[in-house]
Amino acid sequence: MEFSEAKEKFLQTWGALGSHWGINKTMAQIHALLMVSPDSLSMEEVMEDLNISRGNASMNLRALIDWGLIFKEYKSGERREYFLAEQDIDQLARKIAIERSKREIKPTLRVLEDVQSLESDGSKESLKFKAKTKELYEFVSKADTMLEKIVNQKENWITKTILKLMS
Amino acid sequence: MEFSEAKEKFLQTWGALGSHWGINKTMAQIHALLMVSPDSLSMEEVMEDLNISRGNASMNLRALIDWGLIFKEYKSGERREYFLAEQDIDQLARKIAIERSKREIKPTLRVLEDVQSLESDGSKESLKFKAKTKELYEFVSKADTMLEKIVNQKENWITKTILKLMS
DNA sequence: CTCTACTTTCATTAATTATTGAAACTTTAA
DNA sequence: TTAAAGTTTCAATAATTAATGAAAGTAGAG
Repeated sequence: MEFSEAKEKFLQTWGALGSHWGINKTMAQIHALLMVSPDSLSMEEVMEDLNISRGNASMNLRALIDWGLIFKEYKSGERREYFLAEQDIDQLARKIAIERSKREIKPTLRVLEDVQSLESDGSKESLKFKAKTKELYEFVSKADTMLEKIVNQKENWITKTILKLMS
Repeated sequence: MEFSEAKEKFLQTWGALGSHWGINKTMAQIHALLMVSPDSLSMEEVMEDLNISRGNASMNLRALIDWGLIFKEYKSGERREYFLAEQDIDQLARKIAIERSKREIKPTLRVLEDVQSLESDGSKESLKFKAKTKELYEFVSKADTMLEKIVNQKENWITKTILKLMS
């Protein structure tokens, strides 16, 4: 396999994976591109490599910075901004987990707490509803706690978690 | 808050959450509806409750059955099929985890393994590419193992995992 | 200042994904 | 058999989401 072919395949695959993990396709592809680049890249270079428009590049680079997945680099004597990816994959996964908890899990918990507090009218339907949403609240809440515990372990958290689970 | 209002809010929220977890909105809503229903529902009832078409209901009910998240029930003397949700939430999360590993993680691993095996031409670019994709392969592979270990614990796996992580 | 090299915004357009609904299919009862 | 009750399929359409590109905005150099 040619290098360019392998790279293309990797960018596609990582893009597809990203879109299942709360990051949109282009965002994931830009991130993938920066991860495998030995040097930081300018917006221009990102646009060319991925064949995307200036606006698209600008917006997704910004989103990646918001997520903390890439950084800006200023080269002295140069006006233009360069971008570079977080290199530590543990850190990458941690940031995604934290961001998703914030964006999805926490808001869901708020709603579950809210609806589950409903005063039942005594009907079979409302009793079941209360019981189930309470159960869901407790589950999601625990899952979120577990996630926090996992990502808060410093260094090699995946390995550490596996070891602890073996015991 | 009225029961119907609470229910509506719950269906919306669970639908939105589902769409972030590999299950589409309608699929998640049907599932949510069945979870809080004290009795099993026919396709007709699902269609009415969620205001969706017959085709949509049929396809998403099938998808839910494929994922193992709901079951068919046949009532004696009745032609019509009734549907009912998996009630154990641990089991629900486990099934989603397994399905997503199969659909997303495993295929990604195959590609990563593949591209990372590229014969480097010695360039800075290809060396970095090989190194990073190898690193990603190892990470994703470990994460998948961790997921398996977590969901393979019987009963209360979330609670068990939290306890183990505290030690 | 103001020119230039760059970046951001956002209305328009394109691509993707989900939904509909009518026709085809299946199953059971008479 | 065949009629009736129900289910599935899938081409057409709608809704949603992402991408473009031109115009507006910014900031450093002279």
